[in-house]
Amino acid sequence: MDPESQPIAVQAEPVGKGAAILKAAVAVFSLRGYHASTVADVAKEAGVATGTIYNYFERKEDLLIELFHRYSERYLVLQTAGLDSEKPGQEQLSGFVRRHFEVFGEERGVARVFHVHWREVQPLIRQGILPSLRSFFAAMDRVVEEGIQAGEFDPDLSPRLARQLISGALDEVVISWALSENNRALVDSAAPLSRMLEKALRS
Amino acid sequence: MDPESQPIAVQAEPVGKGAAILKAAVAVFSLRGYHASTVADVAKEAGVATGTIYNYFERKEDLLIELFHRYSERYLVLQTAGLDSEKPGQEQLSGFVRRHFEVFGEERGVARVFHVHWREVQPLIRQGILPSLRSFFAAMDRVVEEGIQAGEFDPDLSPRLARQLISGALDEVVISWALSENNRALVDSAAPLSRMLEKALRS
Amino acid sequence: MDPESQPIAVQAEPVGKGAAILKAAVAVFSLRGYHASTVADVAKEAGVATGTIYNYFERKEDLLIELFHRYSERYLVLQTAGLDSEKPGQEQLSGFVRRHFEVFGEERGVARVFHVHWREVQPLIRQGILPSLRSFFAAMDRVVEEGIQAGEFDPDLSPRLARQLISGALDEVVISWALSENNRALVDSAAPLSRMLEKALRS
Amino acid sequence: MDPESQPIAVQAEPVGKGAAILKAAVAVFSLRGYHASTVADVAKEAGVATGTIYNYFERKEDLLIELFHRYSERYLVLQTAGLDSEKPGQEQLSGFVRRHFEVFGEERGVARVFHVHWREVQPLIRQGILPSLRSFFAAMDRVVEEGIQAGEFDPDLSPRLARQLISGALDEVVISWALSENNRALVDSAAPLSRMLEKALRS
DNA sequence: GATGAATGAGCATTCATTCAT
DNA sequence: GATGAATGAATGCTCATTCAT
Repeated sequence: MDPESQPIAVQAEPVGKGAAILKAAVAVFSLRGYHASTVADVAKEAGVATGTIYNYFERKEDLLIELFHRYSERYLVLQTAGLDSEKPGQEQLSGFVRRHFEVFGEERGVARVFHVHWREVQPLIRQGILPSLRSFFAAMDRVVEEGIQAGEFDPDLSPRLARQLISGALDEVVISWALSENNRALVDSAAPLSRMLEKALRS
Repeated sequence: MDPESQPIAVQAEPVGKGAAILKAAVAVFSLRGYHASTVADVAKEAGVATGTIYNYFERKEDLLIELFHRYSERYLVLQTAGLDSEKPGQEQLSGFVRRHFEVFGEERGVARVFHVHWREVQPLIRQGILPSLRSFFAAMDRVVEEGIQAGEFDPDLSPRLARQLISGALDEVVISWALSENNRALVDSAAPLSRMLEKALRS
Repeated sequence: MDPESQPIAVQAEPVGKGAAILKAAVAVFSLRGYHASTVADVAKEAGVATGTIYNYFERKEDLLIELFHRYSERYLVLQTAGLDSEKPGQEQLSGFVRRHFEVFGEERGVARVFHVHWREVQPLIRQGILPSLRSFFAAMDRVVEEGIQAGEFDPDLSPRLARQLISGALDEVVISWALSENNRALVDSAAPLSRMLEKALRS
Repeated sequence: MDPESQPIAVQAEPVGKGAAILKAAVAVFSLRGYHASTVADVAKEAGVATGTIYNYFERKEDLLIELFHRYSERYLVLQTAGLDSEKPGQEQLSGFVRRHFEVFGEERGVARVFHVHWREVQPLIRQGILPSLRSFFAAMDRVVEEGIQAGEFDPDLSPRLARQLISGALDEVVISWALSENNRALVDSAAPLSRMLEKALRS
């Protein structure tokens, strides 16, 4: 997925049965939602027996949690690398938005699962997902803060509110795309959205 | 609830057992989430027998759906009245944001239930909730469109994207507040958020 | 069951669905043993739905525990009343043995369930059953101690060991009878066993 | 195993993986009980893979059955040799009791497993265990019968009941010790218990 | 309308057993 | 023989929904 880190690697797909099960979980959860999906559904989709799931995940909840873990990690690596190579302010912001849409635009299923479930309130799930959420937010905080420090963004902004603006907007655009059937590329929204966000934040 | 929009209305509280049950549903769902709540929980909270719920609602799902219906209707009436009395563009926008935060800031429970569940994907629920969602969006679309027509907002904006920016930002601010324990008043975020949104949209 | 306390009562059988379920549990557990019995088996035997069991008992384990509770209570009342009216020593001892065999001889099923399961080591069950076991032992301790005090039993006896002798012997005789198919009356063993026990204990 | 064939034998421990697995089974079953123990638990304790168990035992039940087999065989050899060298009646009885307590007092784990599980009613287990039980009883029957024939025990005794008295008493004393945590030596109960039993049986 | 006991389908999870390596 | 991942039947328990009172 990350062309730079696996320039030679043949397998773009992470292997291992655990990964295959998570992939199946994405397929199933994205269709029916976590709560309406059964472990048996996931097993069937993964082509394994029900019990096999429990060789890799302790609880049904862990399917969702682990899924957040893995994808958010990949996401973070990508965003961090991008931001590191960009100038604070407008350049980082538009890069961030573009990458966000690229990542989630790649797989509608993943986008659906993430955006539908990250407000999950069941304690076990919420606790498991929180670290992932925080890492998303941290990346956006960085964009805001470095942009302010660089003098590109309004120093009077509430950083929290600015981050909520960005995260809310991205969230809404992605879920709207993810739940629709249209074939528009998600990334096409990157430029116009960036433009609005920049205007909102600039000094 | 809003003394200005119901200057004559005597009953601030909608009465009737149906309304009482919905109120209980808010309390229960906001605490545990819809999926982890049982009909018996709601009944207990409402002080009625389980079976009584089914005299007022056909299915558990209808509790959530009806809840969206009623609250979104009140919301719509309020917003529409407000927008009708305001000048398109910046004035409508900031009025809209303020009212949004006022409404949801009133009851954390309602805010939680709405913002946690409006991405519900179970078909029955989704179908039932969609009209409410659409009416929310319609109100925001109006703000954007009238603002553009009035020449206050950038005519090159994608109205869809502009609406998603607004709705996403409001959404994020509200849920962040609703899920936290802090005692900050939600409406305090209205002015600074409005300012950012105005900058984002203006020509 | 106790003719004196219900001189008029027509129903010797305690009613209520809870009691009926316990009765079914005795039938099922005595046949297959607790571990090989399913809650569905008990429900079927009781003529109710599986879920109904859980309206009366929180867990499968509680079926066994409650069963011990109720029967041991009845047992205790009976033995205590008997001992109160008997002279310490030989008279109490033979009365005790006779009543023990009468009670368990009444229902082979109950005898089987008790004697097969009171060594259960699963913590939840063990904890639940212990009070019943202790009350059985306490009754036997009384026989030994009052017999010693009355000068009928050897004062050099270890009371603990004497009690273990009695309880072990009763236990073995009952379970041997309960697990066999023979139609001998259990109470027929009372007199000869009492004689041996008296000889063992007397000064 | 056979004291006569290894009077000097160094290895008190039977070797071989099968024996090691049984030893592990004792450790596991004595802690959690047979039903709450898994084959995987036993494998782990034995330091082998789960599948390996099945190279030595066909079914989980066979672990318990085989365990009874082996230990009761050793027990029988020991008791038989002892009884052969003792005078019928009081001498055999007290020897028997002493050896019984010595054997089970050696390993609390074995004592626990035996005394907790020999009332197991699941057909497969019961059938497998019965021969062991019968051999225990046969040894006690011998003590009673030879004691009667020798004129030491009351000829009017019911041999069955006398055996049940002995077996029940031993059983109770052992399990009480096995389930407790106290550090008393089991064999200390041998003499006082023998005395009571002798009084119970003598003419 | 109100009640709450009864229902039974549904599901997460366990675990004895198998078998390819 | 040894391994331990894979299997899938089995089961305790939950809970939306019904209905007799």
